[in-house]
Amino acid sequence: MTSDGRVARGDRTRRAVLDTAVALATEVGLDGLSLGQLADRLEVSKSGLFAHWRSKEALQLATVDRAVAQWQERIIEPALRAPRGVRRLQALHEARIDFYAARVLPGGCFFANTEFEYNARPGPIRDRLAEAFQRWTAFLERLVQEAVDLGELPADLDVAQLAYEIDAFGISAVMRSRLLDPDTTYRHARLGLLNRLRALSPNPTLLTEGPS
Amino acid sequence: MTSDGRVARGDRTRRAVLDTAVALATEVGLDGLSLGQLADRLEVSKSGLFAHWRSKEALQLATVDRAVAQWQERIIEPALRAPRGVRRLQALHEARIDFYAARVLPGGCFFANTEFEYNARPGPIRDRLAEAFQRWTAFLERLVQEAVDLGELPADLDVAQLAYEIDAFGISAVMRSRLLDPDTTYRHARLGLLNRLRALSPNPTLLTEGPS
DNA sequence: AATTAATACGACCGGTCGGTCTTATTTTGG
DNA sequence: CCAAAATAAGACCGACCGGTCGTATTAATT
Repeated sequence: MTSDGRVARGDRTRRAVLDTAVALATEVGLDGLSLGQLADRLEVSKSGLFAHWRSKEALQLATVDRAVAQWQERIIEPALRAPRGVRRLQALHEARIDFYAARVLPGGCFFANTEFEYNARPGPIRDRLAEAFQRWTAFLERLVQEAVDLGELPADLDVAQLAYEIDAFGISAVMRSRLLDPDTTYRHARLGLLNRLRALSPNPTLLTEGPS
Repeated sequence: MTSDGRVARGDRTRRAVLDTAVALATEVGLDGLSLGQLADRLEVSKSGLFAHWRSKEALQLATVDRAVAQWQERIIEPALRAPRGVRRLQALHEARIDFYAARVLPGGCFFANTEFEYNARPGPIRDRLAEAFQRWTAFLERLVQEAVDLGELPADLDVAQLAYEIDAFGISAVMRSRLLDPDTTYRHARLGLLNRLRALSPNPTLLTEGPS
């Protein structure tokens, strides 16, 4: 790294390593991730990885952080370009399903896979995952609250409840898409939110049928 | 095994092994399941396991089957004691959440964990999981259809859509319960279905608030 | 009671894992 | 142009993995 503000060459390679690690961990698990295989795929030596991260766990934690950044870039930021309210909520849900449907990560969803992998393993990795999930939940609830504040959803709405249901539809989408017909699965995930918002919204014309 | 119909002693030990395997695999993953650790926990030798199953994969497949049987005994059969219709649907959902809340398996849900673990790994294990999940989905849809046939749900209801949402609430429950407050999570999972059924049912008095 | 059949055991095999260390190569600064 | 410092490489370590095999113990049969 350079001492001034420029992005050092090492930071680029560092991010390339972590992108590969995210993709690989999504397929074989964050625990099943082998440093030897990761090094092979990157065409570097295994000891080179230890020069950047002092242990496998350190690299795993950095991998979680990189996955958070990818989620931000690929799903949250596009959704924030939609106008506030139910349309932004719908845009977020659609962006997430599109992300799954596009098979950006061949292994499905890094967070879904990893959270189920570590839900019975206390430790730094699960703590980091829990932290990320809490932020995601808070973000979802904030978007629902905005729609309420705009009068697009009822004032007495149970905000956390709707946020729970939205996330549930997303989680189920990525799981079922591997076991049942993907198109049917994604349609259920989309319709789940659409029907719910239409039932709640005093102005259903805001909501579009197709992907945003 | 005996040649006649009696249950041999070996079948009992076989089931005991598989029960332990289900519990262990739910914690560390069906792939991460170590035959050495399993043998240690059972206080038998590792080679003894290979006398009953010719390979690790054979034992993993038997473990999936045993988990299916546990799900049948613990969740489906109790729910079938409730009267047909929306009350049976609700009973099934409650039994599932109770099963999670009781921490019967310390690792959470065998199927949720394992399906996310194998969703990017084609092979016999994923095939077996997919088969089990298809039967589960068909069963859920059958129960919804029964409620429609009884007139307790609208005749034009999208049966598969409601089944999708019910399962989504269950999946999310077991995942979030490890990362956020469990009681809040279970309440969201219960209310998700309850609100949905109340909005759909022409006879909401059938539905009870508390656990069945 | 003696022989046979079945069973359970633990040492052992090749391979892969995370991690270390010594060596060779490249880059940098004067 | 050379010395010094940083970097990458690959051999190597102990631990654990799935799986095998010869042996000792138990159970069943006559």
